[in-house]
Amino acid sequence: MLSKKCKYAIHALVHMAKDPEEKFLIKDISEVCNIPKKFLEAILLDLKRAGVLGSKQGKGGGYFLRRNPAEVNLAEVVRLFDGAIAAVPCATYKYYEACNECEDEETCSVRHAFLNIRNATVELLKSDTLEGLVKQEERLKARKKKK
Amino acid sequence: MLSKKCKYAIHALVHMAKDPEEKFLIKDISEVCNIPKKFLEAILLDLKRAGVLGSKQGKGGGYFLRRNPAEVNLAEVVRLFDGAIAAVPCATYKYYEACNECEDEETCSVRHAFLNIRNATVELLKSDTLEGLVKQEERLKARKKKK
DNA sequence: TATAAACACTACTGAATAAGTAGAGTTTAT
DNA sequence: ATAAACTCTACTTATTCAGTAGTGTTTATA
Repeated sequence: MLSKKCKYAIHALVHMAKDPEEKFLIKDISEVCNIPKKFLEAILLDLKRAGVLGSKQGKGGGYFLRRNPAEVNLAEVVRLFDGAIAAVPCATYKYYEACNECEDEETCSVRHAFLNIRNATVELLKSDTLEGLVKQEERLKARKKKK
Repeated sequence: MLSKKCKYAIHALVHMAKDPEEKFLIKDISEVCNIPKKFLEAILLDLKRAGVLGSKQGKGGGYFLRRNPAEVNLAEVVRLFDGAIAAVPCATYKYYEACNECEDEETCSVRHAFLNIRNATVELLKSDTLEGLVKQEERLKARKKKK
């Protein structure tokens, strides 16, 4: 399961990507997305430190997207908040950790199976950009209206 | 990430599936798979309660597979120990829980994205049966030897 | 029928993490 | 000067994970 922090981050980002030039107040995002304000504060700060968001302090300030919504994908956001995407540490790259349950990692079919799942998941997450998610929401809304 | 409990369970099952008619002692599985004995005890008991394993008490007893290794897959084992496979509660069936970050779940592109990932993961996990994993390990070993 | 070998069960523990909250500090426009 | 914003540190509280301890029950067999 994703942490709530990560899920909140994704929703906040998708919200901001609807208006990529706009500056957003923590308070407003918090209300629109139903995310506890104080918690969101920490989340946006993390995203800023990661270079995804920029901010301006003081009156008239706020948060804004620093990068193109077409170039921010969910794999990146998930890794930022929750670390490894793989289900087992022996099937990760950056967070690799050996396990002791198999005698030879190289021929371990369990690891092999979870590597496949990891790769498929990473591909899907990478294909979900903020831009893509905004457009997808528009498509889903249009389709629903039609019915 | 999978819990260690779940990963241990999978390794124990794959080990047992190499000899589907055999009876295994907790102690032996524990040693071969490097799983803490007391912890493994609880795991095998869970698998027994779930109908995957059977057991015989007393001297000469042990655990054995109750079901055909071709019909036990990883989706089932993961669900048994770790619950939902999806990354977000609004993209699960059995463990469904609404979230408050989107105004309409039906048109939420974040949920949509994680539903796709869940479905892909479930398909892959279902295709990994104990029998398949044992055979895969044989293939990987043969391939390594050849090199 | 005693006994050793196995599984079965209950209860506890210690460490880590998640999900926030509190409160003070800093920057900036007006 | 002041109010509006973001920034930062430190706490809290509950839950879960990973495992351990200790006892109980069943069964083959000498």
